[in-house]
Amino acid sequence: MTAPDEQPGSAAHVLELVANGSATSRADLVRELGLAASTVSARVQELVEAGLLAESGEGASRGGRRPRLLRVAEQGAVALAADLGSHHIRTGAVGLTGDAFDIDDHAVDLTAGPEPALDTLAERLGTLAERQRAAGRTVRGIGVGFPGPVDADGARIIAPSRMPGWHLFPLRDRLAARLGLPVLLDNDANMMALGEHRAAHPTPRHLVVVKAGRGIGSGVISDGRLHRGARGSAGDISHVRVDEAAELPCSCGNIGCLETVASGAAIAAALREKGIAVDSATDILRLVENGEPHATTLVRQAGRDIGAVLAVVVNFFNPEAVILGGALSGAQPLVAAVRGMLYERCLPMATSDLTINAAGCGPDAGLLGAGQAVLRRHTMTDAPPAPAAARS
Amino acid sequence: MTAPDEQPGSAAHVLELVANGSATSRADLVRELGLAASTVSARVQELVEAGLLAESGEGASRGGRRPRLLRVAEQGAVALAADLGSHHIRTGAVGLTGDAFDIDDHAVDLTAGPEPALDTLAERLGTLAERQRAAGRTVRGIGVGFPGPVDADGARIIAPSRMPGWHLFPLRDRLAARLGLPVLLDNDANMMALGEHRAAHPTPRHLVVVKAGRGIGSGVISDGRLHRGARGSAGDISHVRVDEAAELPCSCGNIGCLETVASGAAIAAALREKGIAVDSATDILRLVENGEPHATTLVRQAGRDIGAVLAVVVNFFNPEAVILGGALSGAQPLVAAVRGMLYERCLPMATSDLTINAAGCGPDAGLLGAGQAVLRRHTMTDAPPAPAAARS
DNA sequence: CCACTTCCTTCGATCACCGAAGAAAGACTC
DNA sequence: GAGTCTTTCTTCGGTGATCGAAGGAAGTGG
Repeated sequence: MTAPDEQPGSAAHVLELVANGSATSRADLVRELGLAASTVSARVQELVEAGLLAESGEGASRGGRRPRLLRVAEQGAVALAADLGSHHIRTGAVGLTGDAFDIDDHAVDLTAGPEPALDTLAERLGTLAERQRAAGRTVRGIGVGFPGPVDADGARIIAPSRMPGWHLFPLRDRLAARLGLPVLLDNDANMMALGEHRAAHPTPRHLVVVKAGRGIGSGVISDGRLHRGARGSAGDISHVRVDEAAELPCSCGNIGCLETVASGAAIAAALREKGIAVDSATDILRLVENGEPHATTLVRQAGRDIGAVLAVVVNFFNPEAVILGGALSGAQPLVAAVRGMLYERCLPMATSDLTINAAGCGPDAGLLGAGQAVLRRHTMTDAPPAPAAARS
Repeated sequence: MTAPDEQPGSAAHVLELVANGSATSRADLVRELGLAASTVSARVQELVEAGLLAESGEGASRGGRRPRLLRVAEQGAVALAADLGSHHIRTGAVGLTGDAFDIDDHAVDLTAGPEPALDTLAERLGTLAERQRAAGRTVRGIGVGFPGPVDADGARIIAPSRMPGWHLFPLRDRLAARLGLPVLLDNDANMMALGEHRAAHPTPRHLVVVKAGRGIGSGVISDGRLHRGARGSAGDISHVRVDEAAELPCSCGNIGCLETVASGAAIAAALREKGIAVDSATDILRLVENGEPHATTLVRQAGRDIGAVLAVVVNFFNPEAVILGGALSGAQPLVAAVRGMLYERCLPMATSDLTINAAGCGPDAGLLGAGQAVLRRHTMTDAPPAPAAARS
């Protein structure tokens, strides 16, 4: 069913199957993993002894002895997660069950440079870590989604648009040093893709997740794993030239980029020109829901533009599913326009079994993905690794 | 160095390292694989006993005992390969060293339907198999590249344009039954991608190989492995809408597709309208080399159009390299136009370390890829598997 | 109450790999 | 040219993961 990065049958894999409900007993695991019963028993025992898995009573008989139910231990491991936006930070804890809790939003202006943002981030995550430890849980690490390009190693920020001072900032290692925990850093759309991928049923092997908010980004899952590309910049669709954008200059230095017409920032600017007060992508969403005609028109056109670009991507990449996330994905006209464009422009072979849906995880997708990524990597190292350890 | 599909250290991996010259002795293999010397010795012994590897004298000392050189056995395994075009078939044998020999071209009109083509194909491959067996080599299987979509299982042809009668034709199993050998079937661009990927140095993790000939296709390598997509149709870039094509109707039923302006077929048609007699993509190439202005202009514009589509692909997929293959890639203006378009339109981050080159394997890339794909899958099964076995 | 199913554990056996020890063969040094 | 160091490769026991067979525990259904 699920096919995580790990080898089949690894401890992390077992945990994942139990966490997402694919398996509730040892016998389930045997069926799911195809391993020998004795092997599964041994693995489960390890996990129980490590405090990550627990037995909880017995289940219904299927004609024989009742299975001894397994569940992930609540007092087990958690990861901290942070989803950064250009003007706010969302933090939370993610457990082995794959749900996020203790979620908070903080207003932080990333455009004011990295140091103040790092201060706030470290402080918030620090108190969050305290709370989790007080509740008896082990903090395994921190996952961070950043609203801009991250280098191939997941160590530094690369030339983010409209965020001066961040270029080459070593966010991963700076944060790891501050909190003494391993940090996993990636682009926000990539984190969102991980979150949506895990939540999607059936689990798609190849998936494209679009984040349409103030900016436009996407995360790519290829063969069940995140595709980051040669330089870590895969998934960029916002600087593709579209007819609609004509000669409009873009922050990237080029002209006619998708971002200049279809991003939340662009739509907001266009609405302000018409004398309508908007600030964030959520403001736009509200206007659309209230039937404001200008906003609806702009959002629908944005959907068409995004759809035109996605049509190329879908033909080329042939994913099982396209998931639309980010604040603007709440706008029905946008989703409808993307769907229409894809069905019109793509090859029938590419769309015949393609599902195109709005995101299922809502605003927490980024947190969930970031947290789950950390847990997948740092769960089975028994002690939380050496303080300054910040592996990619 | 090289990272094939297999687990590191598998017998196939050892063979690959010796075949491509990465390792010439057991000690080399130890360094390359990171395995214990004893393990490598055992593996090599197996392979020698299986007749796939041979010792050939001693090499130069590096300050101690001389290494005993290894090479792949000439009398070892081969795969047969066939590269189908709309009007011809190219066949050859591919050895473990990764080179093709006993190559032949046959005129066959695929547009006349599958049955006659299958007859010719089976007959040619049959005599090729005979010759190889007579030379003392074991034929492991057959790889076939088809100039149109192949289903996700690699079993059937799907709705190829301009080739009536082929839809859903079970080419893999029909050919396997005729020859009693396992058959590996895939799109021609995918096979070409496999061939170019293996030949490329350094081996790119993520790669896009474009085949620009009569039609336009591409093959995608993601994380060292062929990306076929959900339905096996990944890599399609020929039915992307481009401005240049305006409202031109395409064989796919849509309008404005890249194929209608940038394919060899489209260029040939445009030249014929100007009264210039051309038939194949090679004819076009000859015209360009002779400085025929119309042909050169059309080819350059085709390069720009292909480049415009590839720009989206490169931003999205962020490969290490883009390789241009197919007959038209021999035209310098086309390669130059693609390069120009990519550097102009892509993000700097995506192109800063991107290599964009014409294919290195020439017209044999498809054969090599098809053969190598078979050898990777069917090398270590000691006896050539059961006659009708046609695994995907 | 007895046969049969399901669930899970115990207990050798197997297989891949490792590392230590050493043998073979040469290079280097004084 | 004799001893020492390097490099290459093999032999041989040891370790760890997994498997399969056997069986015990706990049910269901006639």
